[in-house]
Amino acid sequence: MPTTPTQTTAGPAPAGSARQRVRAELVREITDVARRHLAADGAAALSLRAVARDVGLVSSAVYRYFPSRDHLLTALIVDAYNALGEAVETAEAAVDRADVGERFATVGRAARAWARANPHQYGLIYGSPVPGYAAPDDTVGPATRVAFVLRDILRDSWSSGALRAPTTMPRSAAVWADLHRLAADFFTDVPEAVIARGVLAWTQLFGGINFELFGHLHTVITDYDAWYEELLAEMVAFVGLDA
Amino acid sequence: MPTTPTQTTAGPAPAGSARQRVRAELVREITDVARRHLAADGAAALSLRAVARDVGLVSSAVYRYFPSRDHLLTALIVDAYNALGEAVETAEAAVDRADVGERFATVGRAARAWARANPHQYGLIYGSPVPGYAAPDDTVGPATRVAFVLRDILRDSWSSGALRAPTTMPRSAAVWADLHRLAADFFTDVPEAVIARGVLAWTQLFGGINFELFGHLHTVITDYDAWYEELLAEMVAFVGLDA
DNA sequence: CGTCGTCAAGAGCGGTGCTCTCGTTTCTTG
DNA sequence: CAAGAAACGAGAGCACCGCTCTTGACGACG
Repeated sequence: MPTTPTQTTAGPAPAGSARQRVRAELVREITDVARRHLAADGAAALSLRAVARDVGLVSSAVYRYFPSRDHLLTALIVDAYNALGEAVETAEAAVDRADVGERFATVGRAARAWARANPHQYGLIYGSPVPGYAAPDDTVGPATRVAFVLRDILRDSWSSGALRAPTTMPRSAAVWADLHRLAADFFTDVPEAVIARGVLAWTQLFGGINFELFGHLHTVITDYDAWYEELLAEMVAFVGLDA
Repeated sequence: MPTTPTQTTAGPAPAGSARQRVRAELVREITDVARRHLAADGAAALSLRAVARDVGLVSSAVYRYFPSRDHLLTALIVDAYNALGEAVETAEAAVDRADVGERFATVGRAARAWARANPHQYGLIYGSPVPGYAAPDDTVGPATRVAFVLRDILRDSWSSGALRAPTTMPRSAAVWADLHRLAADFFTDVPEAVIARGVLAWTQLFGGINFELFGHLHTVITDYDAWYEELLAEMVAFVGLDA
C-alpha cells in the first residue's frame, strides 16, 4: 500500500514548514478537547462530532488529522499512559534513593492518586479494551513506564543488598523460563524468584486500584486510603523490601 | 412515583396468567440474543435495534420489556455475575472439603477459565463500568457469589485449624475497624489479619486475570497457564492455606 | 357485548461515524 | 515566477443508533 496521505501523530519533517506547524497545533488542540470530553463523560460517550464542534471544525475536517474515531481514542490512550507514567516517575524521583520500600510504596500511591483524579482515563487504559482492542505499537512504549520504575527499584535494591530474597521458588519450568528471559533482558543479576514476586506485586498494585475504582470493594472497605496503605505495606514486605 | 408499568426482569405474579408467561419467555429470548451479541461483538457494539431484528421484533417493541438499552445491559451484567458465580461454585464444590488450599486454587482456576471463555462478559463486570455506571441493587447479590465462596473456604479452614495465622497485623485503626466489621458480619471468629490477606488474595486473583486478559502481561509472560498457577500457589501460601 | 390494558408496528427526532465532492489555500517544483 | 500538486475546510449524504409517540389489532375481564 502507498504511504498514508494523512499522518496521524506528527508530520514527516520535525518542525518544518508553517503548514506543518499549524497542523501539529491543530492535532494538539483536537486531542486536548477530546481529552476534556473523555475526562468529563467517559470513553463511550466520546463523540468525534462533538469534539469537532468544540474545536470549531466540521466533523469531516477532523478526518484530515485522525483517520477514525478509534485512532483518536488511541491517541488518548497513549496520552493517558504518559500522564500516569510521568506522575509516577516524578513522585518516585523525589524519594530518597536508599529507601527502596518507600520508593515502591510511592509508586503505588502516585498511581492510585492519578487514577482517582482521572478515573475515565484510567479506565481507558486499565479497564476493558474499548472496541476490538488490538493495541497498536504506539502504546507499548508509554505503557511500560510504570513497570520500568518498579523494575529499577527492584534492581537497585538487589544490587545494594537491601532486598531479602524470597524463600519460594518458581514452581514450574515454564514460569522459570519466562522469568529467566526477563532477568536477561530487563533485569541484571536479580534472581527469578524476586522477579516473580515483583510481577505479582505489580498486578496487585493495579488490581487494588481497579477493585476500588470499579466498585468491587463497595461493601467491603470504607476507608480506601487506609486500605491501600495496608496493601502497599503488605506488598513491600512481599517482595522483600521492608527494612 | 407509581409502580412502573413495564417490569424489567420478571412479572409481579410468579408464573401467573398466560400473558405473563409469554412475556417472561420474550424477556428471556431478548436477553439470550443480547448475550450472544455481547459475546460476539462486545458491550460497546451491543445495539438494541440489532437485537430486536434478531428476535423478530421492531426496535420500539423491545421497549415494552426493557425501558432502555442500559437496563438491557444491566440484565446482562447480572447474567454474567451469575454465570461466573455458578461456574466457580460448581468447580469448588467438587473439591475435597478438607483440602482447603486446593479449594482456594480451584476458585481462581474456575474464574480464570470462565473469563477466558467469555472475555466480553468478563470485561463487562470486571472492566471499566460502561456508561455512567451506578450499578443497580440487582447486581450486588450475584456479584458477591465468588467472594462468598472464598469466605467460606477461609472460615472452614480457620475453624478446622488448617490455616496458619499470618504474622502481620493491620497497620491502622481504620483498616482494623473495616476488618472487624467484616469479621462480625460475614466471618465468625476469623482473625482480622486473616481477613486482610484474604481480601488481598481475592483482588490478586482477579487482578491477575485482568492483566492477562487486557494485555498488560503481553511482553512479560508467555505461558499464562503456568503463570496463573504460580500466582495461585503464592496466594494460597499468602493467606496461610499451604499444607 | 363492550371496555380497557397490552402489544407490535410504523413514523419520526436528533444524534453518530464515515465518505465523497467541491472550491480554496498553501507548498513545491520546474 | 508561475504552474501543478498537495492539503485543507465545508457541505451533503449514507446507514445506523437510542428513544418517543401514535395507531390499530388483539385478548382478558366485568
